[in-house]
Amino acid sequence: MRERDAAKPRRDQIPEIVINRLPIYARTLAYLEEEHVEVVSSLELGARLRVTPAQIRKDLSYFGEFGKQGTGYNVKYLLGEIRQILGLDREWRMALVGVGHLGRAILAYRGFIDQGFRVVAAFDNDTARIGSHIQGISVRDVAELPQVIAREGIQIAILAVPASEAQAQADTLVKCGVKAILNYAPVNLHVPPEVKVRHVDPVVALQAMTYHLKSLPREVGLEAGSG
Amino acid sequence: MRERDAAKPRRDQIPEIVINRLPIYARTLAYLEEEHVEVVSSLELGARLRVTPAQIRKDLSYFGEFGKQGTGYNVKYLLGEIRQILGLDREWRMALVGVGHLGRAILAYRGFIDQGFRVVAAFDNDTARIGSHIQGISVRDVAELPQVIAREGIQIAILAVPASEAQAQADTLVKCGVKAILNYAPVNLHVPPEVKVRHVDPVVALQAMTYHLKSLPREVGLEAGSG
DNA sequence: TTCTGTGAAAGGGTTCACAGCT
DNA sequence: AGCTGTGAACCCTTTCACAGAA
Repeated sequence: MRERDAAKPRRDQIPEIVINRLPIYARTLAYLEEEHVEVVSSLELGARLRVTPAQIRKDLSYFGEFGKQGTGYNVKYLLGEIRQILGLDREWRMALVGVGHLGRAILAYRGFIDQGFRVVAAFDNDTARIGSHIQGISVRDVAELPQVIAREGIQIAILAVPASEAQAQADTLVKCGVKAILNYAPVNLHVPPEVKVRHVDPVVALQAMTYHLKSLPREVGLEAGSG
Repeated sequence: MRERDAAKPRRDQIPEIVINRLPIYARTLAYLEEEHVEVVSSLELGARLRVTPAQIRKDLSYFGEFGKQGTGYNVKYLLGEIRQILGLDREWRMALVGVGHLGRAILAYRGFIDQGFRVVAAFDNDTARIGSHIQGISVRDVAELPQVIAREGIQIAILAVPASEAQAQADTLVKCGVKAILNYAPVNLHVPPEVKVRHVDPVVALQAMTYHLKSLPREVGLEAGSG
């Protein structure tokens, strides 16, 4: 566990908030690449993302020096570097727990596999669902979680079970060695510190927005179609 | 709409980050209510949410004094207050734009209506979909957005269109007077400052987690089933 | 005694501003 | 001239710690 060389204490401990922005940078760089843009400055990238150029430069400086003074960043190169930093230069195999409406929608979702996240096993505790096949994946009993996760070397799980079952299933996943959980259940999971959890909760997002709407005058008409 | 009494400049301008935590508090209080817990201290609530008691007290203090010293917070009362602050004491009517796989899953999702968010109109620009009925809602041409949004007094829209179309549809929504957009498309939307946008992006969440996984030793076995 | 509400202190994150490279 | 990389300043958020109410 070596730390802080004499010269540069870079990569010492990178703020989580910086990590969370990298995927956004990567996504935008990928679009720029599609648009055949070869070089982008922090100013241009910032304008596209609505963040300050300084923030982009500072964020990237945690990981290295990827730009050219007077020029900017080579899109293809920077994208490759960020993808490597995030560990996106490989395919990740995931387990899905919970195959209700939501779980089935997740299995059908193209966005995951397009970005290198493949659901390779699905689990449920409802005997009516166990044994069925969805999107080419067979639904197994959650009792088989330990064996399958170990055999497949799965490190990421998607939780799509009812709120009341989420913590228990998360406990099982942690015990099986899963190190990252994408949680669709509307509850705060308790996991050991080395296990990462992210929530997907559209309702919470809506509820934070209505705070701002409630004080607004109720929009009724479109007073002037100035467009 | 009275503001700032002589004594306390409270409610001056509340940090967005505080607003974003309120829905989590509300959700947890709702669970406590279901469990017939009548009073909760900031310490207990904090333990449940994995946040410090001080943060909870400070957050709530932006809006008023809801607790009793020596006792804590009355669950039912505090929940009611937070719901009122967030504007959750009413039903919100929403428009859905984009009725592909994702849009259909959203229409089928129970979580929205359970929390008072009702999709009352759905739109698409694909003639093959227009006119069809999904979950009892008829799919209309996006060209009808202005009329329907004005007639129904809709302030919130859900965007579930391909990334390439998201900005254009967002522009239309803004022009129609929509003040909040829940964006499922993997792009950064540009909207005027009075319009609120939240992103739902499970892939970005996964990509931030893989950063931490990539440095981990690849979990292979379950060396000791200590459970 | 217990626990809230809150100024003050501490801690982090963002932005500034500029040296230095192209 | 143009733009990066980065200390320093600034600002925002969290935590501390305690007066005061129940």
